[in-house]
Amino acid sequence: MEKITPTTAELEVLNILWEKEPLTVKEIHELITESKNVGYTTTLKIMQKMTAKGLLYREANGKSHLYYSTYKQEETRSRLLDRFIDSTFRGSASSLVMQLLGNNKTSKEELNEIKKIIEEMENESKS
Amino acid sequence: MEKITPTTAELEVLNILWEKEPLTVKEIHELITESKNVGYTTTLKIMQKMTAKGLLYREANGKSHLYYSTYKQEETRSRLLDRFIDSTFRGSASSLVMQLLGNNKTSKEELNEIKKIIEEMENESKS
DNA sequence: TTGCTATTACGACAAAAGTCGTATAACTTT
DNA sequence: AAAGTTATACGACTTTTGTCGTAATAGCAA
Repeated sequence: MEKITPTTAELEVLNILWEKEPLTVKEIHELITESKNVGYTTTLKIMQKMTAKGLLYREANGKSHLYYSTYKQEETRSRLLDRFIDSTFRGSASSLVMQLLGNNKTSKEELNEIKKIIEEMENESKS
Repeated sequence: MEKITPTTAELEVLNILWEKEPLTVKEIHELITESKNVGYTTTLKIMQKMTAKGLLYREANGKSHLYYSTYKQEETRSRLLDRFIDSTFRGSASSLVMQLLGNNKTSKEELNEIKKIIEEMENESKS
């Protein structure tokens, strides 16, 4: 069975792909270098490793390749979230939420957004 | 400035200490091996590195040492949560909550607990 | 005080993650 | 078809994390 536990650098690639796939290495590299300095071959290598692991797949496109993520955003995030809750909050999701809501780094906008989500869920479950 | 970004193995030690500190290496090692097989010197080494980094401090206690965590649970968890939201949810805390609430791996009990927390926060902010 | 045992100190190794230089190969363009 | 450009392939090196064996040490016991 697969692991689907991408590293930080791999996650950067995935987050970009989930939004705009398919993309070439060059395109991804350009997006990554908007926020971070790193060589082209570094991005390439990471993507090659990801492909070898099964995290990505690709198809030929002229002289280059178009890349796709193998696993859906939700699936991957769910798995990572689980692991994070286990390691950092000893398995307690409510501890995480408490931390999040009490954390003054979370913006008012985010807090309102979160409340809205909860309310919507409430309504759904009542209907 | 310090980093305070413990690794997974370091977090295991911290989670134990936050609950029961101060503890000796031996005591921590015993707790760790309840869920995982690892040599005594491994635990010791990790704690020595953590002390060198400033994550822990210790005081002599007979022939051994008593260890304490330098940073409070909340401070550390808050920092890790921020990093996690950045890398995995591109900075969107509400995305994380949405994932969490939609994630069928989160138990009913946890969900109710979370709702309660939110309601309490609502009430507080209104008063 | 001599020795035994528990604990620490130190160093080495392996695997994983990230970085990049250089070489090869594949299209273009002339 | 040759030259040039662009992408990929490959391998090497570094750092971080985790693992442990063995050596040294410190306190207790005899």
